[in-house]
Amino acid sequence: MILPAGFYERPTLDVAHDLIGKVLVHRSADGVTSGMIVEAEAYIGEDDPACHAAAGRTVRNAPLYGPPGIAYVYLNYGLHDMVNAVTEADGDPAAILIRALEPLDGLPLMRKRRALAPWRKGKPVVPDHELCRGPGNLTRAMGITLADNLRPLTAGALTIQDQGRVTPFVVWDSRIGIRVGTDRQWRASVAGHRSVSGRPVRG
DNA sequence: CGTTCGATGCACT
DNA sequence: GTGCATCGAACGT
Repeated sequence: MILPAGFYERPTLDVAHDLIGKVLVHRSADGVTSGMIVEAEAYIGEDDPACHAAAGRTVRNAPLYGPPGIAYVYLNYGLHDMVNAVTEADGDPAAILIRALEPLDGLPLMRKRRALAPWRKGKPVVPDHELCRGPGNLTRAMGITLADNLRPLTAGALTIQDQGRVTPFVVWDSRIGIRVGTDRQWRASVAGHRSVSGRPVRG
């Protein structure tokens, strides 16, 4: 079942929690790829210094202010497309960055796309559990680009689905890779999952 | 184990 | 001109 717009029109932290275990599906001319979301980060409102809406509305961050259930895709560091799910009510800037997936369908296509990534210098082989590990890697593997910006996640080529999986146990910690707003524990992930980015929490 | 750095493009000031 | 919600290799300790 494809998650309806109402799923996203809720408090962003609730949505982030509930996205863990759901499945991101992309249908392209090259084939279908999908993966279970195992890591996601919330960016909430103009008061969140790490949210793109922190400095107010601009051309780039306009999708954040759009209706819940659409995709916000932007280019970072000149080579990485980042995909977010827009949340909260229309006009309320908030979104969830999808940071990692456990690959499910279309692994050969993912391998092919990853091998073409400009930041993979010589190394042709990517282990399966690393295909969608990290926000830049997963968009590359899934074939998600700026062309998907503003697309609805509730129908069409790019959707998020409930495929009946039991929601994994979710842990919260600090968001990764940002210079401000690291005090907020708004990164949800499946503890110990091999496809989660960053350094594993050592025990 | 840790830190540094190049690749690469565009919105923003 | 500056600074990224990154990736992965190349170093240093």
